[in-house]
Amino acid sequence: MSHVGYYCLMAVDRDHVLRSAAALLTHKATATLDEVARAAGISRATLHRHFAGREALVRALEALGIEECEAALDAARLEDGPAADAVRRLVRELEPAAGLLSFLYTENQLFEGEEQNEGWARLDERISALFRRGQLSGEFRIDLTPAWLTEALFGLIASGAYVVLSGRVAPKDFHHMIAELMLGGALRTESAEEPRNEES
Amino acid sequence: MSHVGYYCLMAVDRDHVLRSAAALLTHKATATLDEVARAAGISRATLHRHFAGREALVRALEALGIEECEAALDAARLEDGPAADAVRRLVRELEPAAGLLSFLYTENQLFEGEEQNEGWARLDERISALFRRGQLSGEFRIDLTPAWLTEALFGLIASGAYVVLSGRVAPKDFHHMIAELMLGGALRTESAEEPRNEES
DNA sequence: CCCACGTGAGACATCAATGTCTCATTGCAG
DNA sequence: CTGCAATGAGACATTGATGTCTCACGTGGG
Repeated sequence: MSHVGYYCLMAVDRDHVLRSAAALLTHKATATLDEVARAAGISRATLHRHFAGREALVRALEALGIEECEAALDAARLEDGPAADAVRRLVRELEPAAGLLSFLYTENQLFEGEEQNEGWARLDERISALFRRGQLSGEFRIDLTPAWLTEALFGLIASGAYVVLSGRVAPKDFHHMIAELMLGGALRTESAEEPRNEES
Repeated sequence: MSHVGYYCLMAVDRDHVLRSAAALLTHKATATLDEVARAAGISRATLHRHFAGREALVRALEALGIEECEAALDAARLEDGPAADAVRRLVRELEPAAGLLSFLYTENQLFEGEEQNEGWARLDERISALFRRGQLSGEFRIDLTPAWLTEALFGLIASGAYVVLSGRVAPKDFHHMIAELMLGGALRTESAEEPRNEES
């Protein structure tokens, strides 16, 4: 029996469809299921065999986004070294998921319902813990709450993805823009704090 | 003839409807036209007499948002004094429009079409000019482009409106959160730069 | 009083997206 | 070769939002 091949094929196809959908919906959130299917190179019927409907597709994208974020958090080793460096690693690791996050960010369907994926709360908590650690160690200012810093980080990542997508900023500047604005702000400082970077 | 009364009544009603719609759509972007009408205290028929359809309504909201932003920019006197203070004034003036901006920000219908309101470009240009002025005067760092700083400011305002709406941050902290993160970043600095504020 | 006007309520048609079905085709394994 | 499984194409019904219409009501001015 070919069950092994069957499952494997479905899995890889499902993932491919999901990523195509993410790429399309990122810059056209109202795309038709037919357009989503075409973008993935399959028919609407097959798309419907993978995902019961638009709702299910969006939920799957949400799960994928959460999964990628958690992988990024793991890879960034948020507990190691200076908190500021951890933030830089985090932004770097989060970059591949930025487009998907930008889409999910605008899909407020996900948050207005009664039950929302608890994965977001887990992510929020882990990132908030990083900012809290930085505050306790004296690296970060204490007048901005970890909750706000976390939300602002997501907001800046979404903005960064959008501005890169629109072509106004080069993709290679993504990390630097976000991490350095997040950490150092727009003001120029005398302390040799952030001037070192790989810009341009 | 009662034309004066007629026009006046229509104008005030239209504005009231627009603001009710903005408030509702801000936290439920997919609200039905019927819900929008109820929120404004009128019937769907009357709503349709004011705005030809959802498209027209969103366009009107866009125009309102741009109008309020331009008024905020005027009131903030971006050309006066230190650029950092101008940014603080700008955030303060922009706060009343934050919810509406947050809605428009996620309504990517407005930007994917071929023709988009040139008001956004004007606003972008004026705010970019402020950041450019700050860079030329030595106040702002030059490794972050004015275009990115402008986009980031809008992103932070949208994030701030969202986080206030969700109740995780008090409305009174809105200015401080956004302006100080935008200017100073998360890092704690020795230079007596931003510690003075009206926090808590 | 009487009329004009704005309004609310609702009926009705329309339209786009979607859910569901069938059927022919393709490709692959036995 | 033969049959199974997945697919693509398309027909069809459904659903929800929307556009459009009519009609009765009430209110304010002449």
